[in-house]
Amino acid sequence: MVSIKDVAKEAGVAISTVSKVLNNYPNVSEATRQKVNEVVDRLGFVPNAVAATLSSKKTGRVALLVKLNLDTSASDEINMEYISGAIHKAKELQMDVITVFHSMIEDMTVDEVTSYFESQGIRGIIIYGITTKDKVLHKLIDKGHFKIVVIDAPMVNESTSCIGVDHAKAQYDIAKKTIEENKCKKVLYIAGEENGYVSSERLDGIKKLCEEKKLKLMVRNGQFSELRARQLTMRFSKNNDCVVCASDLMAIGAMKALIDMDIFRPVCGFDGIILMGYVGKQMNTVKQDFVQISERAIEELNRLLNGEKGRKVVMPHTLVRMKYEDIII
Amino acid sequence: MVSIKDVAKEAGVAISTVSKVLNNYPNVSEATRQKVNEVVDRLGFVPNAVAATLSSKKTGRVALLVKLNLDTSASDEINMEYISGAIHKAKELQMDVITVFHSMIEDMTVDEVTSYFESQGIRGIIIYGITTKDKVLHKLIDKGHFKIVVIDAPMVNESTSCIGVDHAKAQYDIAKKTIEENKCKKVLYIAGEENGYVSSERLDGIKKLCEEKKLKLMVRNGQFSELRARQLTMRFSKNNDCVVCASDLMAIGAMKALIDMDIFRPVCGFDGIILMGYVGKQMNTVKQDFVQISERAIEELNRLLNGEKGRKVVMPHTLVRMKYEDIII
DNA sequence: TTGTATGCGTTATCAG
DNA sequence: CTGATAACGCATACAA
Repeated sequence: MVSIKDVAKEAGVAISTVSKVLNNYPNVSEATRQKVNEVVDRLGFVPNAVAATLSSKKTGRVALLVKLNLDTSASDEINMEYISGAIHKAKELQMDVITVFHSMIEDMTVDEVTSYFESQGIRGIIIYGITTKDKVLHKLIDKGHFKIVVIDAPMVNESTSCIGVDHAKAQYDIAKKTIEENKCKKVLYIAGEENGYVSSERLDGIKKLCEEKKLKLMVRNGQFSELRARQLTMRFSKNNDCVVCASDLMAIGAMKALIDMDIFRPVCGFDGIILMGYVGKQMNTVKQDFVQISERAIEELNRLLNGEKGRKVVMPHTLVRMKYEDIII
Repeated sequence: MVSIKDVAKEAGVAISTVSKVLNNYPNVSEATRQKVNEVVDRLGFVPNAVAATLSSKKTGRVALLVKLNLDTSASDEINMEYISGAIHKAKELQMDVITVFHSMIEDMTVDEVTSYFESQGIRGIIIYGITTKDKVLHKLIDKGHFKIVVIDAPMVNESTSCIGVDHAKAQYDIAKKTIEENKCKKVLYIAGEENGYVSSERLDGIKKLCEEKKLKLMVRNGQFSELRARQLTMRFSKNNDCVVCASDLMAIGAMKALIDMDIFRPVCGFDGIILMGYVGKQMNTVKQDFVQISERAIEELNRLLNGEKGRKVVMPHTLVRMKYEDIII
């Protein structure tokens, strides 16, 4: 294995000089810079990231904290896009990434989580899917020990940024489109779980719309569960003329229920997952670009790691209509 | 951050003694062992994995090499189970894991891939989804520089193990079940891609069955594509009385086509993914426990890392029938 | 059985 | 602008 020492010897300079070239330090003459780079290329030298993180306090690893739900493939699709986006962007920025699941730290204290991450050389974390009930994570954020980017939750401080689409506006937009297309008057809204940040934001969106357009609004809690949405639809859809759901999975449950009941109601979802194409009926939904969101999260984390302050980043969303023909390839 | 030095000082012993206790070395008196462990617990010390991999050549990281397909959520479900199984088992065994996608190394040479992995402190790799066309990976395996576990491909040598279900037998079993249930005589078999190892094994399975039972067999190549399976079904299902597919995704494509054509043919798939429940018709399929396979792969890699030799590991499969009621929760 | 000393491959701090 | 040299936290051969 070729090390920085080999490069230094071959180029006839000191190890520290090679290091400076590699890390783009200013005080290096153009001549030596070129010489070193030439040797690096010729020898195919790749700096050892492990040694770098041990030595430096700047170079550090980043953890993706993902919430897994093995019961439905809907979350797999989203998580896979998150992970893929993050890992690819991290490679581009030469950041070292590991994936961690909530379940791995769920019964740890803040201190335990902290030392676990420290032991892994981690300096930054991206948290996907935090709820108000995740006390330990909130403490972790407050502590400010790690640089953190939170997806879809409004947490910002010195060392914490948050990122996500405007859920209230997105919910407003997609519901408005669906309702106007079908001239609806009475809306059944199937909300997410009470502890989710996005749930309440999306709820605000539909409430605003119904107030503005003087629509009758019935809100029921679907817990992001397909089955629950199915049951709620069975029970309440007859007295309403459309079903707005806070997630695609619930929209699928609702639509399947309507098909079984043999009645028609327009249904709209939220997320834009491929699964939506398998239901047999077209539905409107909000498309979030999870890959792009995750890439952006890595960039934001990189900013924090470089000493900049936390802030809020809003990502764009689009409205789409999904059918089988679109997703089959 | 509490280091091994702090523990040593607090326990009144040398750093090396602490290290020996941590790594379960034999030559430590029970008294000091207890004393050290007490301090470790009290201080909440967790050894720094980064320093350990840098220092030792035994402790090393493991890479999960995953093939991504962002066009379909079917592979997301499988990959997510692979990743989840591996990461959880790795944490249990105190192994350090990173996830790498094929796309990140696809235009590298063997040497480049090698030094990339080396630079990441990687000593073992699990390869998910290799095909005969992945020349670089084959060279990597032949080189024997890394300990490797290959999923679903028959590669074994000194430092390489392979693991997976018995694809030929599984294909035989599920097809037999489906064919006997429906008293079929003429089978349309939609195979996977020509470069896949599992494709040819599964093909062997169906061939064996058809020979044994004197069935007429028509084989077409579906490239593991839902659309391709749909087209093939449209074209060839009329002259056959059942459709056996080498993957669930193709089974879904086939079944959707049959529904659109308004004719009935029993269809069976392979993998046991949740998506199968969304088609509206029940189908037989082979269920692979991807989580368990991946856990086993990590254990196997651990064996190799401890100096044992490569071997072949066969995992069990089950036959299931999937419908919407089973997968909705 | 325990402690000392050296090295792993970098980065960073100083002299020069 | 360049080069020694000391960390970083741990493992391990060797000495005691």
